[in-house]
Amino acid sequence: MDGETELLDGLVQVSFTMTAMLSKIASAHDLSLTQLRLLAILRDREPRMADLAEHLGLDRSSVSGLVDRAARAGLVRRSASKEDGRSVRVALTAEGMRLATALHAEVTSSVDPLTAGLSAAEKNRLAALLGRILDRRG
Amino acid sequence: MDGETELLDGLVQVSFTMTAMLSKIASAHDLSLTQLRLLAILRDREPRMADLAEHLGLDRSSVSGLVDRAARAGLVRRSASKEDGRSVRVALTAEGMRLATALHAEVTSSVDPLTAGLSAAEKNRLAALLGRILDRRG
DNA sequence: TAGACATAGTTGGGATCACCACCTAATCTG
DNA sequence: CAGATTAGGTGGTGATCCCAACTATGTCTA
Repeated sequence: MDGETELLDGLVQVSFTMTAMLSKIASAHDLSLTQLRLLAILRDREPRMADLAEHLGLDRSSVSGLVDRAARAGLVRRSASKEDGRSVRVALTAEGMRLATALHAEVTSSVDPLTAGLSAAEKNRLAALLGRILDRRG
Repeated sequence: MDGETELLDGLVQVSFTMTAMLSKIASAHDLSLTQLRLLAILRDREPRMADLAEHLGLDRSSVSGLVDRAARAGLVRRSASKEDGRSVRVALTAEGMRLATALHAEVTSSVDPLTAGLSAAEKNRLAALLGRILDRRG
């Protein structure tokens, strides 16, 4: 297998592995992967619906339903924007924040074993290379 | 941000980036990401339903429906196993193989730009580090 | 070897998810 | 102020995925 193919496969396989891990953690808390992503985003932001759609790569109508379900579960709260009467800000409730923090901890401890075989220097190198890739997204 | 956090975030972000790319390619061909994965797996295998479920991390009943829809679209074919009367083998049709090949080419040319900023040596290093991570899956 | 158990896959029911097309309300623009 | 734009929500459809239950085949054991 040539180097290019190996890299492509590595990226794809790691992505599926990560996705599977995150999905598993999410479903252990009766959440979908998308709900988990939503909570993670809201940990340090109070975006508008359109921002969420942009960030998640979803249609706005998809985000409506997503936030509906999260709100029904008591995890997030909609609040009207002061500046724009059409706009809505989404924020975590106290319970949502607790859950988001717990999920983050679980993600960390699930992913750690994957990278445990790498030295500190290798971890830094890998993080740097991944960063270079992410810079290319556009 | 510490090195560990940076690595975790890099892995997560790269995963979502890859997933978004693959989903986009899939939907351009009226496929879901899962259908794309199915075709990719079948490029060099004729697994049983249970093998597919294992590989995709899905319930067997989910794979039943997945293969149903792919078969209805003329992309895959079920065939009875010789050895085990309960078992079913899944294989690509000629059309499925054409599509799988085309999809693979599209994935390659979509991902290439991401890694274009890396030297050949860096690509090898990245592929090796990702490989080390994948070895840890268990 | 007959009966019990296990395995492969399917079916049906329910929730989520994601899209599209369309709708309302608020805001901006000419 | 009239018309276009923007933010978000609705309703409908199909895919996805799970679980529980089921059929049919295969295996094992008493």
